[in-house]
Amino acid sequence: MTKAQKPGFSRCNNATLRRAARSLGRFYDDALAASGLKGTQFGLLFEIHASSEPTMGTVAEALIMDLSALGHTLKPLIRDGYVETFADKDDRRVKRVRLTPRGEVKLDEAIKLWSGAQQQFEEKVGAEQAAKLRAALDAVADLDLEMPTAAPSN
Amino acid sequence: MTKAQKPGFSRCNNATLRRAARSLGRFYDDALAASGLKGTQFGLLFEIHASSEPTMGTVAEALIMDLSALGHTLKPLIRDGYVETFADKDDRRVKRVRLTPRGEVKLDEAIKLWSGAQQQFEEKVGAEQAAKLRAALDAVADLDLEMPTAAPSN
DNA sequence: TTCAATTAGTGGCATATGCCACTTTTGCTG
DNA sequence: CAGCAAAAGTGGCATATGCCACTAATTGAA
Repeated sequence: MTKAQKPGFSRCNNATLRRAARSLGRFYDDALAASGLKGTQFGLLFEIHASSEPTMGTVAEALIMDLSALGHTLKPLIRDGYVETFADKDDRRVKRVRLTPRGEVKLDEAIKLWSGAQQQFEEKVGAEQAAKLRAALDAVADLDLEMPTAAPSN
Repeated sequence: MTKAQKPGFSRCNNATLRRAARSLGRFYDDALAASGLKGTQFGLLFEIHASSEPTMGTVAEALIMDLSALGHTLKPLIRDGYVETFADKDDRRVKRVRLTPRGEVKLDEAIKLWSGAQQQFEEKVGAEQAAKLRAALDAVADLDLEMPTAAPSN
């Protein structure tokens, strides 16, 4: 069989993960649509809310997201007045982030919608199963994967 | 606790999934870097290769991807000469896709790189564990989730 | 046959993410 | 203290994805 069949490809962990992410992403996005927020934005607001005026770097690290990507993603949220940034008192290189009052309100609104999706999901999958899946995903996310760089000897 | 703590948010299945996807995505992207392909492009080439001149719709469905998104993602691959499209003989609305010879070569090249990443991953996670995770992800992707639309009564 | 409804894609617009080059601050060292 | 390396972000560029409005082809029904 020159042409590897589907099951062959479905062995790609990355592709499988992305596929599931697209699928689930749409579901959560739909659920949040009424709030005007995307799933990612909701997650970002939540993360910022949960932390105490975290620095950009801290947030990026928590979400395993590129720092510049975080910056880009934050822009529409700042533009819409949900988030604001301010310089750190001690280190002028550092920029901290926090929700505006408006952002807090929006987050509360979104959490209600999110709960619906979350509940739906857990109902279908089972709370325990879902917890296990999240644990597995966190484990994967935190794996210290690294391609054996050509010259690790240097 | 007004401010829900981390563990609270980490309960979001969607956020957890995306986070893992970003993390693993970078790993596979790094591994494929030498080929000039991103993980997504690799997956797309593979899917097309594995099918028999599939239609855009078929591919989009297989990857649970928006049809227009597929169109966009395909562009750079067409531009670089790895993929080509052609009209279906019987239904002129339908557009089919196939790899060009160059695309086949590039795919072979990429598969070698991909194997390295895949192996690394399975070594760390365990082949069985990985298979289980993929199965779980496929199950999630294929869930028939749907928010109880406001007016399902209509 | 004719026309409304459906199907398959396209293009535009907006967000999501990454990498790289560059700038500003710090921190460390001679 | 001069100066260089490291740290934290920013901006530009490119791909990844979605939704919506619109066009071209088909299909099905009157």
